Amino acid sequence: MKNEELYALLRRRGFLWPAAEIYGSAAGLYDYGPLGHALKRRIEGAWESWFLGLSEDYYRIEPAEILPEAVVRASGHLENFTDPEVSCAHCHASFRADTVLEKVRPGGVDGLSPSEIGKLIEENLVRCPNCGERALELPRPFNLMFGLDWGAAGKERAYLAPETAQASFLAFHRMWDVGRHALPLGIAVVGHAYRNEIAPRQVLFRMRCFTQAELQIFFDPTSFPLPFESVAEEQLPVLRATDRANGLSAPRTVTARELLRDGALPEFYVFHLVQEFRFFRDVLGIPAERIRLLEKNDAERAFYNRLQFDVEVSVESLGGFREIGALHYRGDYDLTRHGAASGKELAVTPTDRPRIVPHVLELTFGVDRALWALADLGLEKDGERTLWRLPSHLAPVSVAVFPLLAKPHGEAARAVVATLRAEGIEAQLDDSGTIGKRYARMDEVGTPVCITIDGETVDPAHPNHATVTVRSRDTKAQERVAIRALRERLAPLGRYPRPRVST
RNA sequence: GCGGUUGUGGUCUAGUGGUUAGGACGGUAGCUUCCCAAGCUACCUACCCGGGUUCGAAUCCCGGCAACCGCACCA
Repeated sequence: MKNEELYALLRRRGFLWPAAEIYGSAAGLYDYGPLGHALKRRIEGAWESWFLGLSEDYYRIEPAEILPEAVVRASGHLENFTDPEVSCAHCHASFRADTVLEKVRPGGVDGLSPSEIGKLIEENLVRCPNCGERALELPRPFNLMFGLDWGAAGKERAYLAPETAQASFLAFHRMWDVGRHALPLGIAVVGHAYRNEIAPRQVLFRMRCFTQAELQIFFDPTSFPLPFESVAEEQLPVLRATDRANGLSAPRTVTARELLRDGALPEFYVFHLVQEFRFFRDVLGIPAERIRLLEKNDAERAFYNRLQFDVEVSVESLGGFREIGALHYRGDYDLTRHGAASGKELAVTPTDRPRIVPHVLELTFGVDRALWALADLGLEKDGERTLWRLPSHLAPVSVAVFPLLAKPHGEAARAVVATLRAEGIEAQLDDSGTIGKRYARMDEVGTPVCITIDGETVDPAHPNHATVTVRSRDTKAQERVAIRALRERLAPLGRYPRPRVST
């Protein structure tokens, strides 16, 4: 399905829409409607269930989403997010000022104000690298963080968090204090990240406010006990940096065990690569052949990462593999940086172990992007009808209940809905339009099961009394089931898969 | 941020200076003993925003906003 067609469908069914629409919308901001919110919560729940299921010592916290300036200075975001940019008035190309000035000023432009840089460009008669004209405009600061006036005087600054990870690093010392002084310790955050994108694009893929789910695992690199054998034979679709250097673009399928062979990837890293892969395949239900584990090379990797694989999913509406998640080995960069900048001792002494600044393994996941990918991969058009093959544990509506005829069967249908909801099963009534239309509507939003109440259900004399028709989304198969058996039958639909981990 | 294209009910669209702004799908209510978008009736909902030109603008011009494509960017 095309990008726009997919977006139109999601808008029409109330999954999401542009924010501030009555004022002409705001690019890069979206509101989730009832179904979208429900689906997003299911995805977040599935993520939490899976990754917190990896260990009893992984915990979710809910940090503030505003960071004082000192935090982003220490993390490197202040510096790295404010590249001065220059544009050419003649050809309209734009460049980073330090690139343009490289020849005349090899030291770079760190610490110079935009007007000082502009002066340098003028004094040195710098020409546009693209068209060669001397038409470079005044540089302007280019900052991807949203700055905030902080406090009444407004002299101090704070920033909307550009990633959720920082909050976990800030929380580490507290988590250590309240925990049982053992590594590994995991801190999970599902929250918003804010970036002032210059050109938000492709709906949920480049947003100014988006949801990240991240697990930061703090561990001792000399001792990270894991049941590696339990994942050793998993087949992973990987594209190594060395393969790409040799011109390969398709992933190779290799076992986790084979990935260890050249010694570049430690066991703990590959173990979690498997868990990421299984989450995408088994929990999100994305076909293995649409998943690619792409290793970033030295140039592409963020400066703080020692190892980085992106989990990419091939998304038809966006023309190929796109990053949905990633596995970052950040070493001790973050705790060392924050320890030095804050003056707070962030090294710890686990019981019976030497003192250490823990290393960090970061598992990051873009919830909005995943939602889009699920819609893209799951929605199938069959003539006029649309079917969303969504794993049942992610479906915003688990069960729809239809009275075949609104009046004579409505009361019984409402009773079934009430019973299911009391059991915690996400059930919804639909008594409008014809039965076929109702099936079609539910297929479109991925409801895995529909229940129909008919004359036989409500006829005490009929052998089928107190039974209903249960119809499955994917097979269209119908089956007569006793109302009292529905609970046992339907409760598993909403259950999140969990990893099998034995330590 | 730059260039190109575009902007009509919820969706897809007809309309190129004067239209009751039309259709299809959809939604709502009703009829039809109705298990896969059936049929019939009625109803609902639109010219992205702001200026300008003109007797008159959905239509032409300018600006803004938004979307799509390409470039740049994506720590």
